[in-house]
Amino acid sequence: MPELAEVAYSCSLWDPGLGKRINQVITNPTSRVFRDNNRDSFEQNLKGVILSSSFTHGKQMLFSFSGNHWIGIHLGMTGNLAIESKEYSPKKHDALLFRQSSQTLAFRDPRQFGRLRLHLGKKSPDWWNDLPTSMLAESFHSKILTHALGRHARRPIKALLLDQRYFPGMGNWMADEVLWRAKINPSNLSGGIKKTDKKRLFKQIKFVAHGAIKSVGKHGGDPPKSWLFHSRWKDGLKCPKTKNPLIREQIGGRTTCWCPFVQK
DNA sequence: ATACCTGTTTCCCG
DNA sequence: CCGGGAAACAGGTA
Repeated sequence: MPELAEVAYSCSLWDPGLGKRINQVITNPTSRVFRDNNRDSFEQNLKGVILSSSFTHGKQMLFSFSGNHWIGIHLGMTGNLAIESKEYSPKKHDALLFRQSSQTLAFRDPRQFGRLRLHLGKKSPDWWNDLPTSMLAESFHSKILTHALGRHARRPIKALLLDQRYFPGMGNWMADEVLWRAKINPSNLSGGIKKTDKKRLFKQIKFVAHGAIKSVGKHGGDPPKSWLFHSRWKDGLKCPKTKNPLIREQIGGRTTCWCPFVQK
């Protein structure tokens, strides 16, 4: 589930917990999401603090707490956040629960590709401060795309779009949506993208990022009906523009859906 | 039973 | 040393 906009939506689900105290911290001893930190340190440091604010940047989430405490959450492939009742009892894939007086904040992740990080300090952690320019920022400039294309000239453009160092938050369905709109074959090598294609590509990166935030990010639903998004999940579906069958194949190590009549 | 999967890191190769 | 690609991580679902 979680790309740019789903991460923003998932993060907002904990909003009811903002400004409220964490009375108890429950961690799952078997969950791999704690691999970067001592699991006990979460319980020791966060018990009794107040959740003060939350942020997202690409696929990264950051939560700040009273007393200079911070946690980072990456949802991996199957992670999500939720609000449960105050009596909620932990289920198998619940990695982290925060008990508050009126509710329980939950982070679960069945496949455990997600990642939790604890940080202590006045300032937010370096890994957060050093994240690349957001695709939603005013300062997200076409130079970033130009630089990436030149530096990875032998990579299929589909694989390049998934590189979080340049396009933080871009995920598999967003990359397919961008390339379909920009009319570019996902297998084309990055170094061979011509000027006019590059212009369309940059425009559509911004369009899809902003469009996803406006629809999915706000309400947790789907993007607009006209998007490729609705036709890319299984074999046998048709291109929303040409009504021709779509191709689904592995490109850059990921399942890629594209229309040979639209994308050259 | 078998294949597949909205992500990232590590390892291996040229 | 670098870039690119495959494998590995793990469990639910079709």
